Amino acid sequence: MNEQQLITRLRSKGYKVTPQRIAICQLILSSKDHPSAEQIYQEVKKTYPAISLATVYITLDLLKKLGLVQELGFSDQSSRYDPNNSPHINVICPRCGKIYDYEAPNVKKLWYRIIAETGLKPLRQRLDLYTLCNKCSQENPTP
Amino acid sequence: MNEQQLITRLRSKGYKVTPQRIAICQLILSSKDHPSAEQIYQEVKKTYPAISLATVYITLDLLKKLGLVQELGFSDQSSRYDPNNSPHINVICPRCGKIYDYEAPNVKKLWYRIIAETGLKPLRQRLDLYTLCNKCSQENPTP
DNA sequence: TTATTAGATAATAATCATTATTATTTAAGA
DNA sequence: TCTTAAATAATAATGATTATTATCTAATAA
Repeated sequence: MNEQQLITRLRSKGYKVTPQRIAICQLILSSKDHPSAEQIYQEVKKTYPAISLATVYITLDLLKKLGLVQELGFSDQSSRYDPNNSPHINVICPRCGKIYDYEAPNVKKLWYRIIAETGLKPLRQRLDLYTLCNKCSQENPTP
Repeated sequence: MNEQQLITRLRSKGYKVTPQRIAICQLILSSKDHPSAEQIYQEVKKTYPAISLATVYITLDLLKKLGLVQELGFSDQSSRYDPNNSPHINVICPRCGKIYDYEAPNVKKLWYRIIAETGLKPLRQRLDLYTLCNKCSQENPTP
C-alpha cells in the first residue's frame, strides 16, 4: 500500500490526514520486525520530535480498525504490531523477543487445510512459533 | 497428571507442597476454558477464603517454569493459562473473549507438516483462531 | 516428637504499559 | 478566509502484574 492509497483509505473512512499519521502509518506498514508502540514512537520522533506517544497509540488503534495491522499481545513484553494479515508464522525468540515472519505458499496452503478440518470460519489468526534466534542460541546455549 | 504425580513433580524440583499450591494446580491443570489469574483466584477462594492473589500468580509462574502451563498474553484482556501443551488451536471469540481448544489428530499432523516446511525446531507454539462464538454471533450478528 | 530454617503465604505497595482527559491546534469543507 | 469537528501534545488515571515484607509452615534433622 503506497502513500496515495493510504490517504484515500483514511479519507474514505472520515479520518483526517495529518503528517504525524502518515509518518506512523508508513513506518508500521512497511515494517518487517513487528515493532512495539515505544519503538515506533522513538523512530517517528526522529522526524517529528514533538510527537506524543498517545498519538502513536491512537494511530495504531485506527490501523487496527481499518484491518491493516494486527496487535499481538504478549505476557512477557509489550504489544507488537504486525502489518501482515495473511496467514503466516510469527517466529519468536523466547529469550530476546525478536520476531520475524515465516511466510511461504505451503504454510498458507497447509493452514487452510487445518481451517477446513476445523470447519470454522476464521476472522483472523495468529500463529506463533517459539524458537531461539541464532544470536541467543550462540550466546548461552543452555540457560 | 494426578495429585500424586503433581506432588512428586513439585518435590523433585525443590518446591514445597502446600494445600494452596495443590488447589491452584489441580484447578488450572484440569481446566478447559483457559482461565485468567483472577478467575482462578475467585474459584480457589471458595475453598481457601484467605488465599492471596499473589499466591495465584506465583503458582502460575511455577507451573510455567515446570512447563505444565502456557501463559497466553492478549492485548484486549488479561492473560489466560493453558494447561494443554500439545499443538492445538485456541478458538477465541473476539467479542466476549471465550476460548476453547480445538484438538484433533489431523490438526496436529498438519501442524507438524508446517513445522517441517519451515525447518525450524519449535520449543512451543501458539495457534489462535478468531471467530465469533455462537452466543455472540446470535446476539448481534453485524456490530 | 520437637526444633530449625528455607521457602511459602497474605497483605499490600510499586511498576509500567496503555487508556482517558483536556486545552490547544489543524485539516477540510463551506 | 472562516468554521468546526477532529487530531495532537501533554499528562493524569487505570489496572494487571510484580515486588516487598512480616508472618507462617513444610520438610528435614536432632
